[in-house]
Amino acid sequence: MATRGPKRTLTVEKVAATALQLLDDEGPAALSVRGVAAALAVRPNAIYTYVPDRAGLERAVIELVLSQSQLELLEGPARHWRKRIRDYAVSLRALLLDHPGAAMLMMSAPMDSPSALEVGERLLGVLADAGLSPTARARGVWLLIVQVVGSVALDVAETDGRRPLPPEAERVVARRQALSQLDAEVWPRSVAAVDVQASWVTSEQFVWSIDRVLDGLAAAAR
Amino acid sequence: MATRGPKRTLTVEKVAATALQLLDDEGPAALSVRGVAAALAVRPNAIYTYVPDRAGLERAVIELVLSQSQLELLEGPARHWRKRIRDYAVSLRALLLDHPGAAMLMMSAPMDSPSALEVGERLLGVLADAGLSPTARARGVWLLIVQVVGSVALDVAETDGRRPLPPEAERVVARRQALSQLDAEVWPRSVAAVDVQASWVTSEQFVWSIDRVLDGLAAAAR
DNA sequence: ACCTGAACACCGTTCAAGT
DNA sequence: ACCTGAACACCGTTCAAGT
Repeated sequence: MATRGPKRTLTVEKVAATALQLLDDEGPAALSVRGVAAALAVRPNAIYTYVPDRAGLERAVIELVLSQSQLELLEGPARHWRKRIRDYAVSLRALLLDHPGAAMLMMSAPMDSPSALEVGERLLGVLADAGLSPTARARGVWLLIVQVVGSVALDVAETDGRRPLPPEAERVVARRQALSQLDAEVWPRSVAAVDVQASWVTSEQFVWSIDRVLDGLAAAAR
Repeated sequence: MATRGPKRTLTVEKVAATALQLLDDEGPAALSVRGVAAALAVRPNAIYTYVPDRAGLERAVIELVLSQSQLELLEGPARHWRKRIRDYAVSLRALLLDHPGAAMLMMSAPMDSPSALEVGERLLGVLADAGLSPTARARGVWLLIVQVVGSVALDVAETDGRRPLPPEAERVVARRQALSQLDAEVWPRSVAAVDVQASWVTSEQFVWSIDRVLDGLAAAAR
Protein backbone atom coordinates (compact mmCIF):
# COMPACT_ATOMS: atom_id res chain seq x y z
CA MET A 1 0.00 0.00 0.00
CA ALA A 2 2.98 2.37 -0.24
CA THR A 3 1.89 5.45 -2.15
CA ARG A 4 5.28 7.15 -2.27
CA GLY A 5 7.12 6.69 -5.54
CA PRO A 6 10.42 8.20 -6.65
CA LYS A 7 8.76 10.62 -9.08
CA ARG A 8 6.54 12.31 -6.50
CA THR A 9 7.84 15.70 -5.44
CA LEU A 10 4.75 16.90 -3.56
CA THR A 11 2.12 15.71 -1.11
CA VAL A 12 -1.37 16.95 -0.27
CA GLU A 13 0.00 18.17 3.05
CA LYS A 14 2.70 20.23 1.35
CA VAL A 15 0.16 21.68 -1.09
CA ALA A 16 -2.19 22.59 1.78
CA ALA A 17 0.63 24.09 3.85
CA THR A 18 1.77 26.20 0.91
CA ALA A 19 -1.78 27.38 0.27
CA LEU A 20 -2.23 28.34 3.92
CA GLN A 21 1.05 30.22 3.96
CA LEU A 22 0.04 32.10 0.82
CA LEU A 23 -3.30 32.95 2.43
CA ASP A 24 -1.64 34.04 5.67
CA ASP A 25 1.14 36.06 4.06
CA GLU A 26 -0.52 37.57 0.99
CA GLY A 27 -4.23 37.56 1.80
CA PRO A 28 -7.35 35.94 0.34
CA ALA A 29 -6.84 37.34 -3.16
CA ALA A 30 -3.51 35.53 -3.41
CA LEU A 31 -4.99 32.08 -2.88
CA SER A 32 -5.25 30.41 -6.26
CA VAL A 33 -4.36 27.11 -7.85
CA ARG A 34 -1.83 28.91 -10.01
CA GLY A 35 -0.40 30.81 -7.06
CA VAL A 36 0.15 27.65 -5.04
CA ALA A 37 1.74 25.98 -8.06
CA ALA A 38 4.10 28.93 -8.55
CA ALA A 39 5.08 28.87 -4.86
CA LEU A 40 5.91 25.20 -5.26
CA ALA A 41 7.75 25.75 -8.54
CA VAL A 42 5.50 23.45 -10.56
CA ARG A 43 3.06 24.10 -13.44
CA PRO A 44 -0.54 24.94 -12.44
CA ASN A 45 -2.00 21.62 -13.50
CA ALA A 46 0.38 19.63 -11.29
CA ILE A 47 -1.81 20.68 -8.35
CA TYR A 48 -4.64 18.54 -9.70
CA THR A 49 -2.68 15.44 -8.82
CA TYR A 50 -3.35 16.26 -5.15
CA VAL A 51 -6.70 18.03 -5.02
CA PRO A 52 -9.70 17.56 -7.33
CA ASP A 53 -10.33 21.26 -7.85
CA ARG A 54 -10.09 24.67 -6.21
CA ALA A 55 -12.79 23.78 -3.69
CA GLY A 56 -10.72 20.76 -2.70
CA LEU A 57 -7.73 23.00 -2.16
CA GLU A 58 -9.80 25.19 0.12
CA ARG A 59 -11.06 22.18 2.05
CA ALA A 60 -7.48 21.03 2.56
CA VAL A 61 -6.58 24.44 3.98
CA ILE A 62 -9.55 24.40 6.35
CA GLU A 63 -8.65 20.94 7.58
CA LEU A 64 -5.04 21.98 8.16
CA VAL A 65 -6.12 24.88 10.37
CA LEU A 66 -8.84 22.97 12.20
CA SER A 67 -6.43 20.14 12.93
CA GLN A 68 -4.45 22.59 15.08
CA SER A 69 -7.27 23.31 17.52
CA GLN A 70 -6.63 22.45 21.15
CA LEU A 71 -9.04 19.57 21.61
CA GLU A 72 -7.51 18.74 25.00
CA LEU A 73 -9.27 21.79 26.39
CA LEU A 74 -12.51 19.82 26.05
CA GLU A 75 -11.30 17.29 28.61
CA GLY A 76 -11.95 17.59 32.33
CA PRO A 77 -14.41 16.73 35.08
CA ALA A 78 -18.10 16.56 34.22
CA ARG A 79 -19.08 19.37 36.58
CA HIS A 80 -16.78 21.71 34.64
CA TRP A 81 -18.56 21.11 31.35
CA ARG A 82 -19.29 24.81 30.81
CA LYS A 83 -15.70 25.88 31.37
CA ARG A 84 -14.42 23.11 29.08
CA ILE A 85 -16.63 24.30 26.23
CA ARG A 86 -15.97 27.98 26.88
CA ASP A 87 -12.20 27.55 27.01
CA TYR A 88 -12.16 25.50 23.83
CA ALA A 89 -14.40 27.99 22.02
CA VAL A 90 -12.15 30.89 23.00
CA SER A 91 -9.10 28.96 21.90
CA LEU A 92 -10.62 27.97 18.56
CA ARG A 93 -11.65 31.58 17.95
CA ALA A 94 -8.08 32.73 18.57
CA LEU A 95 -6.76 30.11 16.17
CA LEU A 96 -9.18 31.16 13.43
CA LEU A 97 -8.52 34.87 13.95
CA ASP A 98 -4.85 34.05 13.49
CA HIS A 99 -5.71 32.60 10.05
CA PRO A 100 -8.39 35.03 8.91
CA GLY A 101 -8.25 33.97 5.27
CA ALA A 102 -8.91 30.38 6.25
CA ALA A 103 -11.68 31.46 8.61
CA MET A 104 -13.47 33.07 5.65
CA LEU A 105 -13.40 29.77 3.79
CA MET A 106 -15.01 27.81 6.62
CA MET A 107 -18.54 29.07 5.95
CA SER A 108 -18.51 28.01 2.32
CA ALA A 109 -17.47 24.38 2.75
CA PRO A 110 -19.23 21.45 4.41
CA MET A 111 -18.12 20.87 8.00
CA ASP A 112 -17.23 17.24 7.31
CA SER A 113 -13.46 17.08 7.52
CA PRO A 114 -11.84 14.59 9.93
CA SER A 115 -10.99 17.35 12.41
CA ALA A 116 -14.53 18.74 12.24
CA LEU A 117 -15.85 15.26 13.02
CA GLU A 118 -13.42 14.98 15.90
CA VAL A 119 -14.61 18.30 17.34
CA GLY A 120 -18.20 17.05 17.14
CA GLU A 121 -17.25 13.75 18.72
CA ARG A 122 -15.61 15.43 21.71
CA LEU A 123 -18.42 17.96 22.13
CA LEU A 124 -20.92 15.10 22.26
CA GLY A 125 -19.00 13.80 25.23
CA VAL A 126 -18.98 17.13 27.03
CA LEU A 127 -22.71 17.63 26.52
CA ALA A 128 -23.30 14.10 27.82
CA ASP A 129 -21.44 15.19 30.95
CA ALA A 130 -23.78 18.18 31.09
CA GLY A 131 -26.71 15.80 31.42
CA LEU A 132 -28.32 16.38 28.05
CA SER A 133 -30.34 13.65 26.35
CA PRO A 134 -28.73 11.95 23.34
CA THR A 135 -30.85 14.01 20.95
CA ALA A 136 -30.21 17.28 22.77
CA ARG A 137 -26.48 16.56 22.81
CA ALA A 138 -26.32 16.17 19.06
CA ARG A 139 -28.50 19.23 18.44
CA GLY A 140 -26.39 21.20 20.91
CA VAL A 141 -23.19 20.36 19.08
CA TRP A 142 -24.50 22.00 15.93
CA LEU A 143 -25.76 25.03 17.84
CA LEU A 144 -22.27 25.52 19.26
CA ILE A 145 -20.46 24.97 15.97
CA VAL A 146 -22.69 27.47 14.18
CA GLN A 147 -22.20 30.06 16.90
CA VAL A 148 -18.41 29.75 17.12
CA VAL A 149 -17.60 29.50 13.43
CA GLY A 150 -20.33 31.94 12.38
CA SER A 151 -19.18 34.50 14.90
CA VAL A 152 -15.57 34.43 13.75
CA ALA A 153 -16.55 34.52 10.09
CA LEU A 154 -18.69 37.63 10.57
CA ASP A 155 -15.90 39.28 12.56
CA VAL A 156 -13.40 38.58 9.80
CA ALA A 157 -15.88 39.71 7.12
CA GLU A 158 -15.34 43.27 8.32
CA THR A 159 -11.62 43.06 7.57
CA ASP A 160 -9.56 42.49 4.43
CA GLY A 161 -8.65 39.04 5.70
CA ARG A 162 -4.93 39.86 5.85
CA ARG A 163 -2.83 38.59 8.70
CA PRO A 164 -2.39 39.87 11.31
CA LEU A 165 -5.77 41.48 11.79
CA PRO A 166 -5.74 44.97 13.30
CA PRO A 167 -5.89 44.78 17.11
CA GLU A 168 -9.37 44.34 18.51
CA ALA A 169 -9.37 47.79 20.09
CA GLU A 170 -8.62 49.36 16.73
CA ARG A 171 -11.45 47.50 15.05
CA VAL A 172 -13.84 48.59 17.79
CA VAL A 173 -12.85 52.23 17.34
CA ALA A 174 -13.43 52.00 13.59
CA ARG A 175 -16.84 50.43 14.17
CA ARG A 176 -17.82 53.09 16.71
CA GLN A 177 -16.76 55.78 14.26
CA ALA A 178 -18.88 54.25 11.49
CA LEU A 179 -21.88 53.59 13.73
CA SER A 180 -21.82 57.11 15.15
CA GLN A 181 -22.62 58.42 11.67
CA LEU A 182 -26.06 56.81 11.79
CA ASP A 183 -29.18 58.92 11.76
CA ALA A 184 -30.73 58.82 15.24
CA GLU A 185 -34.13 59.61 13.77
CA VAL A 186 -34.08 56.45 11.66
CA TRP A 187 -32.37 54.04 14.07
CA PRO A 188 -32.78 55.52 17.55
CA ARG A 189 -32.21 52.31 19.52
CA SER A 190 -29.11 51.42 17.49
CA VAL A 191 -27.64 54.88 18.05
CA ALA A 192 -28.29 54.52 21.79
CA ALA A 193 -26.47 51.18 21.69
CA VAL A 194 -23.48 52.35 19.66
CA ASP A 195 -20.87 51.37 22.22
CA VAL A 196 -22.11 47.81 22.59
CA GLN A 197 -22.63 47.35 18.85
CA ALA A 198 -19.11 48.64 18.24
CA SER A 199 -17.92 45.83 20.52
CA TRP A 200 -19.73 43.06 18.63
CA VAL A 201 -16.34 41.95 17.27
CA THR A 202 -14.71 41.57 20.70
CA SER A 203 -13.92 38.47 22.72
CA GLU A 204 -16.20 39.87 25.47
CA GLN A 205 -19.16 39.67 23.08
CA PHE A 206 -18.01 36.23 21.95
CA VAL A 207 -17.86 34.87 25.50
CA TRP A 208 -21.17 36.52 26.40
CA SER A 209 -22.84 34.82 23.44
CA ILE A 210 -21.34 31.44 24.26
CA ASP A 211 -22.45 31.82 27.88
CA ARG A 212 -26.05 32.51 26.78
CA VAL A 213 -25.91 29.40 24.58
CA LEU A 214 -24.55 27.39 27.51
CA ASP A 215 -27.38 28.72 29.70
CA GLY A 216 -29.85 27.56 27.08
CA LEU A 217 -28.22 24.14 26.93
CA ALA A 218 -28.17 23.88 30.72
CA ALA A 219 -31.90 24.59 30.75
CA ALA A 220 -32.39 21.77 28.23
CA ALA A 221 -30.65 19.42 30.69
CA ARG A 222 -33.54 20.22 33.08
CA MET B 1 -31.19 66.90 -6.59
CA ALA B 2 -32.49 64.96 -9.60
CA THR B 3 -30.00 62.23 -10.41
CA ARG B 4 -31.75 60.94 -13.50
CA GLY B 5 -30.37 62.26 -16.76
CA PRO B 6 -31.35 61.32 -20.30
CA LYS B 7 -28.18 59.25 -20.89
CA ARG B 8 -28.67 56.89 -17.94
CA THR B 9 -29.97 53.50 -18.97
CA LEU B 10 -29.37 51.66 -15.69
CA THR B 11 -29.72 52.08 -11.94
CA VAL B 12 -28.07 50.37 -8.97
CA GLU B 13 -31.37 48.65 -8.29
CA LYS B 14 -31.54 47.24 -11.81
CA VAL B 15 -27.93 46.07 -11.60
CA ALA B 16 -28.57 44.37 -8.24
CA ALA B 17 -31.80 42.77 -9.48
CA THR B 18 -30.03 41.42 -12.55
CA ALA B 19 -27.20 40.06 -10.42
CA LEU B 20 -29.66 38.34 -8.08
CA GLN B 21 -31.56 36.82 -10.97
CA LEU B 22 -28.31 35.52 -12.44
CA LEU B 23 -27.38 34.04 -9.07
CA ASP B 24 -30.82 32.49 -8.64
CA ASP B 25 -31.11 31.11 -12.16
CA GLU B 26 -27.56 30.09 -13.03
CA GLY B 27 -25.85 29.57 -9.67
CA PRO B 28 -22.94 31.14 -7.81
CA ALA B 29 -20.40 30.54 -10.58
CA ALA B 30 -22.49 32.68 -12.94
CA LEU B 31 -22.31 35.79 -10.79
CA SER B 32 -19.68 38.07 -12.29
CA VAL B 33 -19.34 41.70 -13.26
CA ARG B 34 -19.09 40.63 -16.88
CA GLY B 35 -22.07 38.32 -16.60
CA VAL B 36 -24.28 41.04 -15.18
CA ALA B 37 -23.11 43.42 -17.89
CA ALA B 38 -23.91 40.89 -20.58
CA ALA B 39 -27.38 40.30 -19.14
CA LEU B 40 -27.97 44.05 -19.28
CA ALA B 41 -26.51 44.33 -22.77
CA VAL B 42 -23.77 46.75 -21.80
CA ARG B 43 -19.96 46.46 -21.77
CA PRO B 44 -18.39 45.09 -18.56
CA ASN B 45 -16.97 48.41 -17.40
CA ALA B 46 -20.37 50.12 -17.51
CA ILE B 47 -21.17 48.30 -14.25
CA TYR B 48 -18.56 50.38 -12.44
CA THR B 49 -20.79 53.43 -12.80
CA TYR B 50 -23.11 51.82 -10.25
CA VAL B 51 -20.93 49.74 -7.93
CA PRO B 52 -17.32 50.38 -6.91
CA ASP B 53 -16.17 46.82 -7.46
CA ARG B 54 -17.23 43.19 -7.34
CA ALA B 55 -17.59 43.29 -3.55
CA GLY B 56 -19.95 46.24 -3.97
CA LEU B 57 -22.02 44.24 -6.41
CA GLU B 58 -22.27 41.44 -3.87
CA ARG B 59 -23.27 43.87 -1.14
CA ALA B 60 -26.02 45.23 -3.37
CA VAL B 61 -27.34 41.70 -3.90
CA ILE B 62 -27.33 40.98 -0.17
CA GLU B 63 -29.18 44.19 0.57
CA LEU B 64 -31.78 43.41 -2.09
CA VAL B 65 -32.54 40.05 -0.50
CA LEU B 66 -32.43 41.27 3.08
CA SER B 67 -34.80 44.13 2.22
CA GLN B 68 -37.44 41.49 1.48
CA SER B 69 -37.50 40.03 4.98
CA GLN B 70 -40.79 40.20 6.84
CA LEU B 71 -39.92 42.69 9.57
CA GLU B 72 -43.57 42.97 10.57
CA LEU B 73 -43.25 39.53 12.17
CA LEU B 74 -41.17 41.22 14.87
CA GLU B 75 -44.15 43.30 15.96
CA GLY B 76 -46.59 42.18 18.65
CA PRO B 77 -47.26 42.24 22.38
CA ALA B 78 -44.29 42.22 24.75
CA ARG B 79 -45.25 38.92 26.35
CA HIS B 80 -44.96 37.25 22.93
CA TRP B 81 -41.35 38.33 22.45
CA ARG B 82 -40.12 34.76 21.97
CA LYS B 83 -42.68 33.95 19.31
CA ARG B 84 -41.98 37.22 17.50
CA ILE B 85 -38.27 36.42 17.26
CA ARG B 86 -38.83 32.76 16.40
CA ASP B 87 -41.34 33.54 13.66
CA TYR B 88 -39.10 36.17 12.13
CA ALA B 89 -36.06 33.89 12.28
CA VAL B 90 -37.95 31.07 10.54
CA SER B 91 -39.20 33.47 7.89
CA LEU B 92 -35.75 34.94 7.27
CA ARG B 93 -34.29 31.46 6.99
CA ALA B 94 -36.90 30.55 4.36
CA LEU B 95 -36.11 33.72 2.41
CA LEU B 96 -32.38 33.00 2.44
CA LEU B 97 -32.83 29.35 1.49
CA ASP B 98 -34.85 30.60 -1.46
CA HIS B 99 -31.80 32.61 -2.56
CA PRO B 100 -28.99 30.21 -1.66
CA GLY B 101 -26.37 31.99 -3.73
CA ALA B 102 -27.08 35.24 -1.92
CA ALA B 103 -27.06 33.44 1.43
CA MET B 104 -23.50 32.28 0.71
CA LEU B 105 -22.40 35.88 0.20
CA MET B 106 -23.78 37.07 3.53
CA MET B 107 -20.94 35.64 5.61
CA SER B 108 -18.24 37.41 3.61
CA ALA B 109 -19.58 40.95 3.79
CA PRO B 110 -20.05 43.30 6.74
CA MET B 111 -23.58 43.25 8.16
CA ASP B 112 -23.95 47.02 7.77
CA SER B 113 -26.50 47.52 5.02
CA PRO B 114 -29.61 49.61 5.71
CA SER B 115 -31.79 46.52 5.99
CA ALA B 116 -29.32 44.84 8.35
CA LEU B 117 -29.41 47.95 10.55
CA GLU B 118 -33.19 47.87 10.44
CA VAL B 119 -33.25 44.24 11.58
CA GLY B 120 -30.97 45.15 14.47
CA GLU B 121 -33.11 48.15 15.35
CA ARG B 122 -36.27 46.07 15.55
CA LEU B 123 -34.60 43.26 17.47
CA LEU B 124 -33.42 45.77 20.07
CA GLY B 125 -37.06 46.64 20.61
CA VAL B 126 -38.13 43.04 21.00
CA LEU B 127 -35.36 42.30 23.48
CA ALA B 128 -36.33 45.41 25.43
CA ASP B 129 -39.82 43.91 25.64
CA ALA B 130 -38.17 40.74 26.94
CA GLY B 131 -36.83 42.70 29.89
CA LEU B 132 -33.15 42.66 29.01
CA SER B 133 -30.84 45.47 30.09
CA PRO B 134 -29.67 47.87 27.37
CA THR B 135 -26.31 46.14 27.17
CA ALA B 136 -27.80 42.65 27.12
CA ARG B 137 -30.22 43.71 24.39
CA ALA B 138 -27.45 44.84 22.10
CA ARG B 139 -25.32 41.78 22.79
CA GLY B 140 -28.37 39.57 22.25
CA VAL B 141 -29.02 41.06 18.84
CA TRP B 142 -25.59 39.96 17.65
CA LEU B 143 -26.01 36.51 19.16
CA LEU B 144 -29.25 36.08 17.22
CA ILE B 145 -27.88 37.45 13.93
CA VAL B 146 -24.86 35.15 14.10
CA GLN B 147 -27.02 32.11 14.82
CA VAL B 148 -29.59 32.75 12.09
CA VAL B 149 -27.26 33.81 9.30
CA GLY B 150 -24.51 31.38 10.28
CA SER B 151 -26.93 28.49 10.39
CA VAL B 152 -28.31 29.15 6.92
CA ALA B 153 -24.84 29.69 5.47
CA LEU B 154 -23.59 26.35 6.79
CA ASP B 155 -26.72 24.61 5.49
CA VAL B 156 -26.20 26.10 2.03
CA ALA B 157 -22.48 25.29 2.14
CA GLU B 158 -23.40 21.62 1.71
CA THR B 159 -25.16 22.33 -1.58
CA ASP B 160 -24.09 23.72 -4.94
CA GLY B 161 -25.97 26.93 -4.20
CA ARG B 162 -28.32 26.46 -7.15
CA ARG B 163 -31.98 27.31 -6.80
CA PRO B 164 -34.14 25.60 -5.83
CA LEU B 165 -32.25 23.59 -3.25
CA PRO B 166 -33.09 19.90 -3.07
CA PRO B 167 -35.95 19.31 -0.62
CA GLU B 168 -34.91 19.14 3.00
CA ALA B 169 -35.81 15.45 3.25
CA GLU B 170 -33.52 14.66 0.35
CA ARG B 171 -30.62 16.55 1.90
CA VAL B 172 -31.14 14.70 5.18
CA VAL B 173 -31.07 11.33 3.41
CA ALA B 174 -27.82 12.25 1.66
CA ARG B 175 -26.31 13.33 4.95
CA ARG B 176 -27.40 10.13 6.71
CA GLN B 177 -25.91 8.12 3.90
CA ALA B 178 -22.58 9.95 4.17
CA LEU B 179 -22.50 9.84 7.97
CA SER B 180 -23.30 6.15 8.08
CA GLN B 181 -19.97 5.48 6.33
CA LEU B 182 -18.08 6.69 9.39
CA ASP B 183 -15.92 4.33 11.36
CA ALA B 184 -17.64 3.59 14.68
CA GLU B 185 -14.29 2.79 16.26
CA VAL B 186 -13.01 6.29 15.61
CA TRP B 187 -16.17 8.33 16.21
CA PRO B 188 -18.47 6.14 18.33
CA ARG B 189 -20.65 8.94 19.70
CA SER B 190 -21.10 10.51 16.26
CA VAL B 191 -22.11 7.18 14.77
CA ALA B 192 -24.64 6.71 17.60
CA ALA B 193 -26.02 10.17 16.79
CA VAL B 194 -26.20 9.72 13.01
CA ASP B 195 -29.92 10.42 12.72
CA VAL B 196 -29.76 13.69 14.62
CA GLN B 197 -26.59 14.84 12.88
CA ALA B 198 -28.19 14.05 9.53
CA SER B 199 -30.98 16.44 10.53
CA TRP B 200 -28.66 19.35 11.35
CA VAL B 201 -29.82 21.04 8.14
CA THR B 202 -33.53 20.88 9.00
CA SER B 203 -35.90 23.55 10.22
CA GLU B 204 -36.46 21.45 13.36
CA GLN B 205 -32.79 21.82 14.27
CA PHE B 206 -32.95 25.51 13.37
CA VAL B 207 -35.92 26.15 15.66
CA TRP B 208 -34.39 24.04 18.43
CA SER B 209 -31.22 26.13 18.29
CA ILE B 210 -33.12 29.42 18.30
CA ASP B 211 -35.19 28.21 21.25
CA ARG B 212 -32.03 27.41 23.25
CA VAL B 213 -30.71 30.89 22.45
CA LEU B 214 -34.03 32.40 23.55
CA ASP B 215 -33.82 30.39 26.78
CA GLY B 216 -30.36 31.80 27.38
CA LEU B 217 -31.59 35.34 26.70
CA ALA B 218 -34.60 34.84 28.99
CA ALA B 219 -32.22 33.78 31.76
CA ALA B 220 -30.23 36.98 31.19
CA ALA B 221 -33.44 38.96 31.79
CA ARG B 222 -33.45 37.45 35.29
C1' DA C 1 2.07 7.75 -11.62
C1' DC C 2 3.19 12.23 -12.01
C1' DC C 3 4.45 16.48 -14.33
C1' DT C 4 4.55 19.54 -18.52
C1' DG C 5 2.99 22.20 -22.77
C1' DA C 6 -0.44 24.29 -24.68
C1' DA C 7 -4.74 25.81 -25.04
C1' DC C 8 -9.75 27.23 -23.87
C1' DA C 9 -12.88 30.04 -21.94
C1' DC C 10 -13.19 32.86 -18.81
C1' DC C 11 -12.26 36.74 -14.81
C1' DG C 12 -11.86 42.01 -12.41
C1' DT C 13 -10.19 46.31 -13.34
C1' DT C 14 -7.98 50.42 -15.65
C1' DC C 15 -7.79 54.26 -18.72
C1' DA C 16 -8.37 57.01 -22.59
C1' DA C 17 -11.79 58.09 -25.78
C1' DG C 18 -16.28 59.14 -27.35
C1' DT C 19 -21.12 61.33 -26.79
C1' DA D 1 -22.39 61.95 -16.67
C1' DC D 2 -22.32 57.75 -18.63
C1' DC D 3 -20.90 54.18 -21.84
C1' DT D 4 -17.42 52.06 -25.05
C1' DG D 5 -12.89 50.18 -26.97
C1' DA D 6 -9.06 48.20 -25.86
C1' DA D 7 -5.97 46.37 -23.07
C1' DC D 8 -3.58 44.26 -18.77
C1' DA D 9 -2.87 40.82 -15.74
C1' DC D 10 -4.80 37.42 -14.20
C1' DC D 11 -8.10 32.93 -13.30
C1' DG D 12 -9.69 27.35 -13.20
C1' DT D 13 -9.60 23.49 -15.90
C1' DT D 14 -8.79 20.14 -19.80
C1' DC D 15 -6.18 17.05 -22.59
C1' DA D 16 -2.57 15.08 -25.01
C1' DA D 17 2.15 14.35 -24.49
C1' DG D 18 6.28 13.22 -22.18
C1' DT D 19 9.09 10.47 -18.51
